[in-house]
Amino acid sequence: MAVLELAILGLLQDAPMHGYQLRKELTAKLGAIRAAISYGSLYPTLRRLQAAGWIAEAAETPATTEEVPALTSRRGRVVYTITAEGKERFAELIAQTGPETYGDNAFGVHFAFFSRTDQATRLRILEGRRRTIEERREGLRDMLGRAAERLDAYTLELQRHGLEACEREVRWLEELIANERSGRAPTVPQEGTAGGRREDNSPPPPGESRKERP
Amino acid sequence: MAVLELAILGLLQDAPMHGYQLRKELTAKLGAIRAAISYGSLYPTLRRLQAAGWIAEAAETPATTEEVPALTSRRGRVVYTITAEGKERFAELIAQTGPETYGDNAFGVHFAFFSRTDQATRLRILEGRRRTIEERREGLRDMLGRAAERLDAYTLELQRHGLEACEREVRWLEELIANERSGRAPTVPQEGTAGGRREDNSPPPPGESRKERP
DNA sequence: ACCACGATGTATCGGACCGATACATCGCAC
DNA sequence: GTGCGATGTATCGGTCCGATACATCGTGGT
Repeated sequence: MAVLELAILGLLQDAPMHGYQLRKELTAKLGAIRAAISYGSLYPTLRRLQAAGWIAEAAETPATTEEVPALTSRRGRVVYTITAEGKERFAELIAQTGPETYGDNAFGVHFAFFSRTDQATRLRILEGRRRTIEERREGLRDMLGRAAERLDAYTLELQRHGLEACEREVRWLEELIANERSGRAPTVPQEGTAGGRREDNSPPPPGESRKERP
Repeated sequence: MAVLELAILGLLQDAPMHGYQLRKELTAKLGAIRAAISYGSLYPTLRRLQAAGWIAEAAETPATTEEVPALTSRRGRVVYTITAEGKERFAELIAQTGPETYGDNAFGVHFAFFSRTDQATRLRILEGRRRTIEERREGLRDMLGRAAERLDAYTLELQRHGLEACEREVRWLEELIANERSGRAPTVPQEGTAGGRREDNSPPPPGESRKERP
């Protein structure tokens, strides 16, 4: 739950940001699970987080000594910073391992921030997710077996494709779990298509503080 | 948009149903794209469709001549039937081919009801969907190329997995488009895993009226 | 000199859908 | 006889999306 909340808190730990930039980072981080984050989600969430005290507003344009008569009030960019309570909140959310972290979206965000957790948590989430997908897979298998004659060819094809996606994801999760148990990084040695270059197998440095001043 | 609306209208064209059963059929039909339809979505939607005049309520327990004094009112199952306007509405929705039909959910439902459309519409939707996924794929490729050093290993792995899923779906769509153009059914001759048995390659009978009285 | 256009930037509104929850009935197994 | 799982209807709060609106800035074309 609360995909955005977790993601925003996570990103603001690296650097303060304003909404527009946050959206771009969000889209970069979650591009695999969510096409693009809508402002209709982002801004209300920001306000919610601010009201809860997890983040704080820090208006830009560093205190103009010049008195501008506020023609249309010259809307400055609003930069958000994470608070100490926000960091606690993030730690609390990222450490969750219940069924609420196994859904498609929730799993995606948690996975994207796996470098901020410990190995035990990662393992629990990966195994829970696998369980969830295995159940979905069984459901589809049953459907394709028992109720096949009641469904038309297109529906059947859709199920078949969904089933294949499940099988693939289970295999993926299995590899990740094996890697995790052996203490290695998430990288699979060779995969065929999709992104060849990468040989640094070092476990992800837990902190890495990069920033990007515009 | 309005995944449930389309799906409900489509299912009620086959047979009248009450909520509970509708949910099961919905889950069977859309199992590949949605785990299970929530009642918190279903019942409000039913009421909305009823208010719009697309469906009509037809209370069960055929007119008890016996006068029961309404102990807790004996809630009977509420059976819904599609109206003539509802059929028109369904025809209108299923014939849409705009960008609003290319999103994950919308595409799923439209595909599940492909046997209710003509080939031209099917082709347009499949090609639009392909376009959409290709764009998503390019976005992920860029991410893995340009911004790779800014992201940690887990995020990268997530993108890689997402990219692979995109590539796979594009290939799937390509096969479907080719099949569609040659006038065949959606079935791909052989696939390896996931549901072997099927050799009837007949194009889907456009009407097939099955029903299932409880 | 002008202006169209795209990127940057903040914001709201209505609607779709979900998860949790509540409650009532029925049949069957223990 | 009693608990338990399937059947069945329903609401509430909350998350998130898509469309829309509006303002600024720099760039390149005419």
